[in-house]
Amino acid sequence: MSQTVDRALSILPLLAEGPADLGRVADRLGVHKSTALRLLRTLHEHGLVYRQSDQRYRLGARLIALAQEAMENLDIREIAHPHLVRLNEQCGHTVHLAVYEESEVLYIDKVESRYPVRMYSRIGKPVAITVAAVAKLLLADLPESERRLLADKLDYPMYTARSTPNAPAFLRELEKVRDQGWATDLGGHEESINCVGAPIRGGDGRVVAAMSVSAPNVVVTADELLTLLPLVRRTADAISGEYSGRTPVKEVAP
Amino acid sequence: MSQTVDRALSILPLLAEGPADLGRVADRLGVHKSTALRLLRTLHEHGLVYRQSDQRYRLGARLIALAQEAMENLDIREIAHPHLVRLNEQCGHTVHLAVYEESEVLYIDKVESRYPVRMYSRIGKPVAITVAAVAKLLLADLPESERRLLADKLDYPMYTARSTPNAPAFLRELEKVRDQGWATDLGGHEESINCVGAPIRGGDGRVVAAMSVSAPNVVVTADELLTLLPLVRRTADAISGEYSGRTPVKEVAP
DNA sequence: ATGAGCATTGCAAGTACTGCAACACACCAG
DNA sequence: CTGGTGTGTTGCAGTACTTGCAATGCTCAT
Repeated sequence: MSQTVDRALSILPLLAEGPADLGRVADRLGVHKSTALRLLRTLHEHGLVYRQSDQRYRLGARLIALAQEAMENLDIREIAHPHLVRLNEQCGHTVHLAVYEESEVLYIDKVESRYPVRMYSRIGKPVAITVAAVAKLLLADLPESERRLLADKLDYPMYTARSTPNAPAFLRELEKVRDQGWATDLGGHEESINCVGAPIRGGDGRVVAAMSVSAPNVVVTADELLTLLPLVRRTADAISGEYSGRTPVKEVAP
Repeated sequence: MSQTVDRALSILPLLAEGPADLGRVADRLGVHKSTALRLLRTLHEHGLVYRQSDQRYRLGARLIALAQEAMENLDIREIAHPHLVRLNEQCGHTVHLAVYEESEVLYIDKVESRYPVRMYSRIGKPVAITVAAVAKLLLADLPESERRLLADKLDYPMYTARSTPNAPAFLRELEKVRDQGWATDLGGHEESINCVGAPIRGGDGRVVAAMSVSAPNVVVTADELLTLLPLVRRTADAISGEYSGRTPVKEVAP
């Protein structure tokens, strides 16, 4: 809607691919170098881009700080976290929390017992939307029209032989998930990884988030993982209850 | 430099404080509501802000994804990480990695043994710049003039009785840190927490990052923590070596 | 029902953005 | 040391774009 801002913001995903110099940015934007320079300067003043020693631009630290605050404003994360930890303690597997926003599904929390360290590497990453259990749960709750529209728009990469192949199959799967109230991903993203997930609902019954437990084949078979389903659903329901109980609006002191 | 973009970007930190409606955004920006609306729309199209069900705006998920990619482009993090993990395994305490950028110090990695879960809650957060050991290390290496300028500009909140009280004291401390090649924070941020840190240097000797080990008083006394100093310095030096060894520039395939 | 409060849209005025071209600077080669 | 190519940077005039106003919708609470 606003040309100048639009151009400026287009720089960010461009720089996310890696550092770039002025000429490259101008080319990719399709504008004159001087224009790109002034946009970059403005972004720089706000700390969203950083100029490294070789004069090339890359994404800046303020962006990371902003994203941090953005996550902290998602109160579902705060409420869910202790439950995720408890679930992890009980079953020992990786636990995910994800939300849907603007045609994307994003992990916003993760508890992992075996590799306690690499966790940040996934938080914030978009989910494999056509196969992940949490994605199915979130999309299954969308209004009919929006769901069809999105399903048509998506790509269906065949990560494995068991990946969802196309839109009709995906829509069928979503129907199933919606009816049964839980979802799985059995080797649809990585051959040896299975997941089982359940939805978290707000006071009005709408799905506001989804959680899942993941484990590799070598640790537990898919069948064994499925025995955790009641536990997962209980956890999800507990989070739902707490979320709808407390009023989610935060008052700001005057 | 560009008024429109400047205004648009000013919305982001504003929304970081919490969701806001159109009127509030317009007021804070000092522009007409219709102007604010169009700026918000543009931000929305890029996924940087999200419109929640009550029509208020908050920071969007794309921001989190962008920050994720930004972090992955910081190659010092990648190189340092295994070293941080090893150090954590040896001493059992929390290990931090931080960088300096544009008058801010930011944690970009953290390994914590006791609470393996809460780690992301700090990564990306600006550091208490006047007291943290990593901050001292990073600022101590700034050019004289920049250091003085920054020291004057900073606030000196008294988190505890042992916090750095003012600019002169801070500058003296930085001198000391620079000379000795390591730094501590003994209860300067939280009464019962001590830290000891060491700098990570690039090939040209400049400090590119800093790391520290933190532990509460109740687990080890400050003196005991200081016995870890050689280990911390060895780890930092190992990272420095690996960082300067490999050429830090990444060539893009043509 | 009725009004208050909010978001939204069309439009005219004018400001601020754009692209050009000239300049400055660094780096490399001869 | 010097000329040349590749950068990034700045001043300027034209105009495309943004802006604020005022009027219109819309939703919710009374």
